[in-house]
Amino acid sequence: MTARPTLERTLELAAFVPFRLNRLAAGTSQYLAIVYQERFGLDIPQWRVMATVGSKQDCTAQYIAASTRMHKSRVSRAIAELEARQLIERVSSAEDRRERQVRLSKSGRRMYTELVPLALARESSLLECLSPEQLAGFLTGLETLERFLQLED
Amino acid sequence: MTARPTLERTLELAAFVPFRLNRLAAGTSQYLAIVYQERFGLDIPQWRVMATVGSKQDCTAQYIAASTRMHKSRVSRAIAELEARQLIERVSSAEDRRERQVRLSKSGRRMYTELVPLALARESSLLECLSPEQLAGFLTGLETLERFLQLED
DNA sequence: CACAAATGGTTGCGCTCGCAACCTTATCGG
DNA sequence: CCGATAAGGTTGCGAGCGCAACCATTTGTG
Repeated sequence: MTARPTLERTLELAAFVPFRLNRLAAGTSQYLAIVYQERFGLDIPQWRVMATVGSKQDCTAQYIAASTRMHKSRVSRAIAELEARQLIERVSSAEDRRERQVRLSKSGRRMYTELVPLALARESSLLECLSPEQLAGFLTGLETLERFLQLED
Repeated sequence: MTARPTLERTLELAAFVPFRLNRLAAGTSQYLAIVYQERFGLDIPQWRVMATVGSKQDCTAQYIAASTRMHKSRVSRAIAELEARQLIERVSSAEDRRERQVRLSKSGRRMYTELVPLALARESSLLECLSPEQLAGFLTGLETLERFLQLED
């Protein structure tokens, strides 16, 4: 690495990767918010639940918490709100009456089919600022970091 | 892009870059927390203020807010706590008596000189999971995204 | 010079979240 | 079969944060 000798005495936050990653994540969230927030009135936890339930019907809150890496209380509240808006339904599981299967309702699925293409288009529109080689390089690094930090499911 | 046709009907959160970036940022913060939290009892806003003031003495809360991208109220409270712990000092500016210059105190500077090498080492230890080419590619993409989202100072 | 608008910074308020305690149901061990 | 422990999910509570209102001071304008 060229820019950083072994013993540096000052730290420039603007060049500090962990800070930059947090800033980028916040910026990206904001960039995306327009599709799920303004248009559909979802906040981030709700959007994540919708996305998860949409691609895996009849899953449990447990599963959603694990795959979104949200705390189970956060998931619980998001589910409750979505259920109140009748976007999802819950049915008690027969074989284990502690858990409840979550699925999209009719109107929930309608929202989902409208939401997904917009979200994906927004992601594409973000990533299009990168050249194909840049994108490939960025994603490779991202994957390696995820593996290193054990962030995958 | 190979993996994603134009009209996708489902969205896999685990493959959705904005989600992955948020997850990575959270993981990175956690990875770093050990140096500033456990060891020095700083939370993230306090750590950012320390880092900023350490590299630019006699700056204002305004400046810290802008360069850390934190809300001014968050900065204000972080500064108040650091001042209570006597890690920083504030002096009213002569030419504009609304603002106050922030600087590290003696013990603040002592903490800073101890903290910075640890933080940088932790960053390095994270980035070492990437090969030099991966790192270069990742940083290039990161820069482009930052520019696109106008996240730079 | 006076008054309006802007700026640096602080603070009350409401919201969100994580933690931990809790309830209910299931599983394990004797 | 019963009691202890665990697991799925909910909720009260406290901490942290953003918003907006506010105070003090400065700058702009007639």
